[in-house]
Amino acid sequence: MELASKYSPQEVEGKWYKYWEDHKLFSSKPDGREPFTVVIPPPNVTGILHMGHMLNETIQDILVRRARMEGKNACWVPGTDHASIATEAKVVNRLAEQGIKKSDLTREEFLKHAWDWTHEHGGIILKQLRRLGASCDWERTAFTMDEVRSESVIKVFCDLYDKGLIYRGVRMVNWDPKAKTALSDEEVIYKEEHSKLYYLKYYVAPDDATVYSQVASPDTSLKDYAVVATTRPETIMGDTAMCINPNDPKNAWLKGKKVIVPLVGRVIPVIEDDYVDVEFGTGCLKVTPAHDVNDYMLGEKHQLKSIDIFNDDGTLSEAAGLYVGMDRFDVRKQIEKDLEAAGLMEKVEDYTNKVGCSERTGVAIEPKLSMQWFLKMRHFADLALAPVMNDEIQFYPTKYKNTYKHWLENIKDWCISRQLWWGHRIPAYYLPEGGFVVAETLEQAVEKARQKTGNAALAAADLRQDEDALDTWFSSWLWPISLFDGIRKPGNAEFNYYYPTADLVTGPDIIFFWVARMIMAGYEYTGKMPFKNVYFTGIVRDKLGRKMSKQLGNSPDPIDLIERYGADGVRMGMLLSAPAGNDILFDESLCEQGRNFCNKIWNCFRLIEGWQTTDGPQPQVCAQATEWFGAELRRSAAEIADLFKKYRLSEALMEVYRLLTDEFSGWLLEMVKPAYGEPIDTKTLQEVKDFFNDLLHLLHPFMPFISEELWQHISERGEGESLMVDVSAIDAPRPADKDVLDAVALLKTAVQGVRAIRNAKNIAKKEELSLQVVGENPIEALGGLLAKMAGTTPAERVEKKSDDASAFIVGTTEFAVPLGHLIDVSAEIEKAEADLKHLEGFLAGVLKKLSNERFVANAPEAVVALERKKQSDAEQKIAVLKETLAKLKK
RNA sequence: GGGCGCUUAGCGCAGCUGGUUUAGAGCAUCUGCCUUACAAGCAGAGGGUCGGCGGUUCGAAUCCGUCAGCGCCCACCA
Repeated sequence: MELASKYSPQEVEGKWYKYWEDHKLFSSKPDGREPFTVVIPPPNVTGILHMGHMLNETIQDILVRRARMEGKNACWVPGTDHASIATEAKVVNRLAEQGIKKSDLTREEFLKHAWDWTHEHGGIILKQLRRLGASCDWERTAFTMDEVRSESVIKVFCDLYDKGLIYRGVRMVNWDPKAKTALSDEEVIYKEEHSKLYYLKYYVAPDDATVYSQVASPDTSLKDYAVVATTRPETIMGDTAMCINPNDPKNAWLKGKKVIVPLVGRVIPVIEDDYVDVEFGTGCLKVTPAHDVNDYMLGEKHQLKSIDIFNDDGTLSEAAGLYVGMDRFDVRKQIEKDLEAAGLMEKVEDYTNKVGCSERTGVAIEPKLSMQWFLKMRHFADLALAPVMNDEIQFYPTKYKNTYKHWLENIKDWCISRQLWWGHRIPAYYLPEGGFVVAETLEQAVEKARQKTGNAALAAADLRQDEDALDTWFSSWLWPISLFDGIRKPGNAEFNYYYPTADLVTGPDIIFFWVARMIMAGYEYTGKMPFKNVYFTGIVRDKLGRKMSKQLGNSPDPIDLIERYGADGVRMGMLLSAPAGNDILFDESLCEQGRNFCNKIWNCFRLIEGWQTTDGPQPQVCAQATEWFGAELRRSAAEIADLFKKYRLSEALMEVYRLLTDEFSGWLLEMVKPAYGEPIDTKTLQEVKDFFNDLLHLLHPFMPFISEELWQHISERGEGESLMVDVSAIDAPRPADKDVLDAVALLKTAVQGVRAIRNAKNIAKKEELSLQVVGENPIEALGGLLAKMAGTTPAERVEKKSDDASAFIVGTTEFAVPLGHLIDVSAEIEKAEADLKHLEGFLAGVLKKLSNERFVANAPEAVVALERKKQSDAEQKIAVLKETLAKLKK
C-alpha cells in the first residue's frame, strides 16, 4: 500500500461522517448505561456558522465524544432557535426589498413569509456543524417553534399566569423604535457616546400663570430664568415640571415658582426632590415623565402629567405640538438651532454619556410607557441562587458565580411581551366587554370566557387574541426540559433518563439571558437542576484582540478554514489557546499547527505500517522501550483524565500532543525502529500498534476524523465498528512505573548530552562516537538504548575520562565523548566554567538556607532533607567540574 | 459610581491550599541538518530579577496591603 507523505483531510472527513451517520453512531436511546446529555445552545435558525460557534461546538463535541468512549450513553441534542426579533427584522427587510410593507400584510400573510424564509435559510448551520464533525443525534433535531416546543411554551405561560407570576400592566419599558417593540433590560446595551450637553433657559413665569398653560409670547417682559442642562433637548415638549434639590441654596429662589418651557411656552411647576444632584449642571432638572425612567419615577411621586411626544417609530407625535412627524434625532439638530435663534440656549458643552441601545437593531432605546406582560422574578431568583452558590451546579470558571449572584440579587421583573409576530403568540384572549382570559387553546379560552362572564352564548369569534409574541428567551429557558418533552409530559421515560443534562457549554454573554433562566425554569418545572456543569467559553477575537464581527470583516469563514486545514486541524486550532473563560485570540497559525499535528500522526502510521516483521526474539532495547512507553502512557492518560475532570481541555489536548509527538514519535519509534531494510520482531510491532491504538483513543475526542481513519487501518475493524464507540480504558499507573520513568529520564539527558556535542562539533548523526562514563553508570541497564539513540559505542566505564573528551553530567555522573583532534579546549573550558558558576550560585543559595538556624528548626524535615540532597549533589558536580577544568587548563 | 478578574520568556498561557535541583511546556526566533515516516520535518540553542512598592514568614511567582495598567459585569446622575 502506497501512502502519501501528507495527510489529506478532504479524502477522509466526508467519508467518515457519512459512515457515522449511516451506522447511527450518533443516535442515543435510553438504556442501562449512565446517560451523558448535552443540549446545544440553539443557534439562530437562519444564521450561519461563525467562529464563536466553532469554539463552542468543538468543545461540546469533545466532551460528548469523550463521554461516549468512556462507555456513557452520550446524547447531544441539536436544534435551532426562532430568534424572533432578529428573524422578523430580516423578513421585514426582504419584504421591503420587494416593496412590501409589514403593515400592509395581515399577521397570517406575514407569518407565511417568515416561514418561507425559515425554510429557505433554516438548517444551513446544522449542515455546517456536520463539517466540523459534531456528533449530534440528528434525529432529535428540534426547533423552538416546532409543535412540542411551542405547546410547552404556551403551557408554561398559562401555568405561570395561573400561579400569579405573570401579570399585565403599564410600565416604563425599553422601546426599540426600529423594531417597534419593547425589550427586556438584558437586551439593552449601554454604549458610550460623544454628545452634547445643552443648557436651556426656562424663564420664570408670572405668578398668575396657570400651571401647564400655554403662554402666548413668553419672551415679553420676563427677566429671571433658570438654566437646565440636558442631553436631550428634543424632549422638552414632554416636560411637565422642573425639579430642584430642596437643599440646594443656589436654586432656593426657584422654590414655589413656575417656569416656562422654552419654545413650547408651557408653564410648568418647580418641584423639589432629593433625587436631583446639586452638583450636576445647574442643579435644575427638566422632568419628562413619559420619556425617562427617573423622570417617570418623579412624575409618579409628584403626580405630574405625562406627555408622550413620540410615535412608535421614534418620530414626534401630535402630542408634541412641534416638529410633528420628524425623527427624534433630526429634531435634536433642529431644535438646537431654533433655541439658539430664540435666545433660549445659554451654552452647549461637549459631553460623554452612556446611551442604551437595542442589542439587536443597534438603535438608541426610547424609554416608553406601555402596556406589557411581565414575569415576576423574585420567586425565580430565590430558586436559582442557592444551587449555584453551593456548587450543586458548577460554573467553570468559578468567577462567574459572582456575576450570577449580583444579577439575581438585583433582579427586576422580566418584560416578556414583544410587539412582533414571529414567535409564540401570547395566549391571552380579550373579551368583548373588557377583561381577558389566559388559556392554552382557543377552545379552552372560550370555556373560561363563558365561565367568567356567565354568557353561555359567547363564541370563539367574540374573543380577540393578544397580538404580541413572547420574548425568544421565554422559549429558550425551557430548552433542556422541552427537548425531552418534559413540560407536556412530565416524568416521561426519556425525560427521566436524560434529564438533568450533564454539561452546558456557552458564552458568558448569555449568562443572564439564558443560563440563569434555564436554572430557574429547571427548578420550577422539574424540581431539579437543568445541568450539572456550565462551561463558559471565551469570546473569539482576532489577533489584535478585536471581537470578531461581520462589520469589521475580521472573521474568517469557518468552512473555508476547514477546507484549508481540515476539520481536525481547525478543531485543534480553536482549542489550543482557549482556557475556559479567557478570550481566545484567534490566529490561523493555530490551525496550521493542528494541520501539522495531523501530518505527524499520519506519518507515525506510515512508518509503523511499512515495517516488515520477523519471528525472531524481541531485542532487549525494544523490550525496554515498550516497557518505558507503557509507563509513560499510563502516567499521561491519568493526567489527561484529570484535566478533563477539571474541564481544562486545551491542556488535555496539549498533553496528547506532547505524548504523541515527543514521547511516541520522537522517542519510542526511534528506539524500536529497525535498521534500514531490516524487519521488526512481531512482539514489538504488536506492542507499538497497541500503543498507537491507545493514542488514537486519547486523540479521538479532539480529532475525530484522522483518528477514525487510522484506527480502521490499524485495527482492521469490520463494517459498522468505529473508534467513536470503542470503549477501552488505559490502565492506571503502576507503582513500578516511577522507576522506569526516572531511569529513562536519565537516559534522555545522556542522549541529549551527546546530541549537543554533535551539534556543537557539527558531527553527522551516522558517525559513531565513543562514550565514557566516569565511575558508576546510573543507567547501565539501558546501555543498549543509550548507544542506539545517541549513536555511540556502548558506554565504557573509566576512572578518568580522556583528555580529548567533551563532557556532560547526567544526574551526578560524568559522561564524556572523546573527540580526538576535534576537541576545542578553550570552548570546553568556557562551557565548564559557565556550568561551574551556575552550580556555585545554586549551592550558595542552598547553603544559605541550611545555615539559617530558623530554617533548619522550623521547616519540615523532608524539606530540610531535600536541601541537604541538593547540597551534596551540587558539591559532587562541582568537584567533577573542577577536576575537568584543572585538567583542561594544564 | 460599585463589583469581579487579569498583569509570569517576542506571543498566547500553565504554575498560585508558600519549600520538589536558583521559574515550565507550546508557538515564534536563532544555528545545523533535504538522516528513505514526516522540511507541514529532525537535532540543538538563546530568551523571564514572575507589573511597581511595602509587609507577613526560616522561606513568596504563590499569602496580605497598596499603587499602576488592562479587561469584563452591573448602575437612574439629567
